[in-house]
Amino acid sequence: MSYTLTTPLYYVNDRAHLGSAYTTLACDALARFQRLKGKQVVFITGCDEHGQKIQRTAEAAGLTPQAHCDAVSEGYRQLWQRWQISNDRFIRTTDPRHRQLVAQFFARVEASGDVVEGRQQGWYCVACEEFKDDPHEAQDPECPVHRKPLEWRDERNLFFRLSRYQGQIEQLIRRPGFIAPASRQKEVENFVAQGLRDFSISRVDLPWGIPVPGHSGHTFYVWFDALLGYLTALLQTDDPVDLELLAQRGWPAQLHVIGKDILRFHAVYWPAMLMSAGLPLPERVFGHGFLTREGQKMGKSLGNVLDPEALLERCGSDAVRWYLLRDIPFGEDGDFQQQRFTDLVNNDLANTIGNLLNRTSSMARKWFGDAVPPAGSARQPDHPLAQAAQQASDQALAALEELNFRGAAEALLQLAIQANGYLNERAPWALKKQGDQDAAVAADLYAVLEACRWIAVLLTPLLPDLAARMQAQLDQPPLASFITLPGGWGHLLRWGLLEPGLALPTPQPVMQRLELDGPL
RNA sequence: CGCGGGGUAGAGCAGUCUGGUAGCUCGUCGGGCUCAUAACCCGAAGGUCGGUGGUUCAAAUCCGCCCCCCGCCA
Repeated sequence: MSYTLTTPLYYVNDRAHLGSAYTTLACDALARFQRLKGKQVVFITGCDEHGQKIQRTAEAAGLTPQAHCDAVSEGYRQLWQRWQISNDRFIRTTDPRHRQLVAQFFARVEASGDVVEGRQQGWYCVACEEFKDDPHEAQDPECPVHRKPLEWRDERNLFFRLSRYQGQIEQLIRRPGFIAPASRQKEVENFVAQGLRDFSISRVDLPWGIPVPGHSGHTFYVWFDALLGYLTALLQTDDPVDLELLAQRGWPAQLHVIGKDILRFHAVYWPAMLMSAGLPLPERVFGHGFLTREGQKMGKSLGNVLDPEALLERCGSDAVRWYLLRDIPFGEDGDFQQQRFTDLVNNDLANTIGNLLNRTSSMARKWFGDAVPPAGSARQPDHPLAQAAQQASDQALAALEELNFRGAAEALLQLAIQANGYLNERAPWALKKQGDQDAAVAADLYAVLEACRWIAVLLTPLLPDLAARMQAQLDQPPLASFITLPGGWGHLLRWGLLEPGLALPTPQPVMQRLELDGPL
């Protein structure tokens, strides 16, 4: 059972921003979830490094394009390492093998009769790497997205005959689940309904790109080559570059996770290209929303960009992962609010979950010889917390299956809330003072500790670090989600697995409260 | 113009398909507890569910019109 999922290949025009981190974090959670289910995961990320924009950025910095790409993509690679992203591959489109794969792919598309030469005249935005239709009538047209002047181009380019795939694409995007969330489907349907036009797949006089075989002077349009990076990424180190091999290496992908801005490329252009090359199509394209900050768009001009590196440095990955996955409905736009960020991290993670483990472990150690107390009747599956745990687990798993991180987070949080409530209701500290109630105290503490174990397990795909710290406090081995868990994690989600008598280490807060002394 | 998404307590959201006393998390206020990370538990305040007209015994939920925000087309 294999599961291939991808982030976009990030464009190396600039360093990583919070948006890329958000996408990557979400994919990481999914990849971990799938591995915990026992799936063989290929989690792909990487960088897209060609195009005129890169060339110009490099020139402006006094670097060769290659040197620029090396530096920026290395930055991405390191950033993901620091975030402990569990990607299995990191593909760069400047990889020599990618060049070979693109050539092979192009040969197939050409053989299908889908490449034609055509003249393209129009206003071009280098930042978008796109021709713009009819940009008003103005003297000096601007790109509406980038607010930069457009350049007049008159080129003979190669075109991909997208128009031939009108019917097949219409059929594809109507398929339930192909475009997710469903709310984005109609947007694409409308676009396709206007009629698909052939699009150019080459540029002339642009040295920083992959040369088009048999068409000297042409290099591939950056999008054409970038999308193919998903395929190259699947090849293993010693594999020959051969499209035929991909079926054994995890193609088609189960899921492309992207920002909503590039949905069209992934849900329309990309499938058509694959059809032309005779390759199977990805199962799902998920376009998530954008993040704003305190209600405003993040942008350099506003100077309010949140740097993922600084964020990690100051707050730690658990905090940021939790906030992004727990509070922002995946798929919708979201707003990063610092107050809410610290509120949620401190309440959910430090107080509700962390303190629950801490207080329970303390009592167990104090009264039961630094060990997990005898379970007594608390090991029975009809214990109220056993039922709560089962329910939380069912909900969390179902939610993760639907990429509903928020639902999963809420489910496990509910379990922690119920366990806290149970403690207050049972008041073991009061029972203990009665002197003859030790068995009841032991059972109560056991049940809560076992609930904590469940919380740690369920937390693993979302916050692997915090989960591991919780496991350590319960004398449990950490649950590896970097690699496939043979047989899946189902056997861990059974009530009563925590062994009475296990030594409990000195309680240490598993989650520090965030005390930010200024704006991020 | 058109198309899509959205407008529900101070904030973020659920509920709308399958009408029936408006719910969750955070924040605020009051109480409880003292095992614990100034933590945990309980309770309260706070909403004319964007507006308006209609259908209905009954509408956040169904229908019509309008307003506002975001996005696509650009």
